[in-house]
Amino acid sequence: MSKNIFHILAVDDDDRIRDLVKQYLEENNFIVTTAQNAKDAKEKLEIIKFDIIILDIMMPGESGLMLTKEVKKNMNVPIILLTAKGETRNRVEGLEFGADDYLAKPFEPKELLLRIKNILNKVQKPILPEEIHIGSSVINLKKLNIKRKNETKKINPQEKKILEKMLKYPGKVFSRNDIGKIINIAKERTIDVVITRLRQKIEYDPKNPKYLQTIRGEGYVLWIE
Amino acid sequence: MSKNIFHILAVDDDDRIRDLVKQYLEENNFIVTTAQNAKDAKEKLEIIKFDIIILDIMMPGESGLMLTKEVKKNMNVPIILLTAKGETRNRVEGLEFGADDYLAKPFEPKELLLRIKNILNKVQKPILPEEIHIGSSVINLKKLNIKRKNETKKINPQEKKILEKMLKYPGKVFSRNDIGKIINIAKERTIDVVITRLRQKIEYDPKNPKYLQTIRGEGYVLWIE
DNA sequence: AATTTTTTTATGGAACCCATACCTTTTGAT
DNA sequence: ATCAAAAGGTATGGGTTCCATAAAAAAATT
Repeated sequence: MSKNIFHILAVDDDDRIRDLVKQYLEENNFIVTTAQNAKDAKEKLEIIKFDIIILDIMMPGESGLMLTKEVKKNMNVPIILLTAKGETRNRVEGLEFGADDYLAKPFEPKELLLRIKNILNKVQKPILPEEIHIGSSVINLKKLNIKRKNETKKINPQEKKILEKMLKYPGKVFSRNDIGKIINIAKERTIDVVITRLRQKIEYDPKNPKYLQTIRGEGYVLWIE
Repeated sequence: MSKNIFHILAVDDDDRIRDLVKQYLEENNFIVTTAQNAKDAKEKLEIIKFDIIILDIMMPGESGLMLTKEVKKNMNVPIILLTAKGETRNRVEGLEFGADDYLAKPFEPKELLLRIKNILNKVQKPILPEEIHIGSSVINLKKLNIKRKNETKKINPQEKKILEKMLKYPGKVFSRNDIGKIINIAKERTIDVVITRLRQKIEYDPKNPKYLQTIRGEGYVLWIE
């Protein structure tokens, strides 16, 4: 795994909690940035790429909820909500908006750390939806198939691995080297072949690929759109 | 609801957790009996009828797993497993043996309570309906038969066990190893054969299975829908 | 003992993986 | 604009692993 320093944004209007979180997490080798309110948080979100946001939902105004909503819509950074003490899972607003976990106040820092780690583990494998639509194809990585019209084609293990990776980063160019690492192949021509076959399964017109495209001299990209 | 006092058996070798669970659940009007190990638990199970067992899977020896297996075979009391912290649903061994839920350590007592209530609600209505429709087949696990058109085929004991488990987790991939544990078989080829015969009974076109599918290199899945 | 169920084994075949050869397209130098 | 070189596409084939299943033996039930 390439990255192992994580940057966390802690948003809370209560100084004590902000400081507590900051200190504890820094002791545990995270980089922590704090924000006092939603506005402050948004500004920082525009500048820095965070790995996790810890957000007190009970800040003045409905700003906590709104922020959750916005973040999930625009950038999809994992969010842990800090909630009032009575709240149970079913009650926590904000989970609807896509928050990843919650923690009722008062909490033990250790508990927070645990949830952070939990999420970071999941983040490795961002959760892909069961069905991914690409053009007129529907990719189902669990059922290992791709449907187009009435045809259903199977996805083999190699293809699965590649799709998983590329679907996680649509628009990112994968060099042959990158792909080689994913499926453990060295020869360039071989990788071409694998891509070709994938195209047969995804594209409407494999000769003029619309989604799984070649970037000459660089590699391949997958566009979902 | 006829019964409204429930008796819970908490099995854990860790005193602190045992006491925590006992105290918390008693505060919430359950009767709680504790056991330190599988042997202890089994003795108590012979004397008392419990409504739920809470079982630490990580006790010395594989005793936790074995206990799950035995309980499910002989008396089918709902079981909640306490698992190591990393475990995700797909990873938790023991669910194959029929455990009803699991909770990763460390857990909040409140969360445990929630799951207990959850299970007690379900217990009323048997988890699997009497008749399960799969494609044009109707599986009746009580009458031990499968009907298609005018044909009625018998389900044998092995097949029943497999169906019960797989029907509980449709879409979950069961490795041959998993299935082996369910019906107590080691040889892979043997399991193939069992699956093949199950297909004959479930599928419209057993050679092109639609519901009981092979995942090459991984195992088998059952899709209901 | 008869029947059903379970297990083993052997065999064929499917799916997969990798590489290569040959072809087409793109690029850039002239 | 032409042409050679570079880059990419793909049909094909062989090796390999993995799986399905028939057939029959063994075990368990009735």
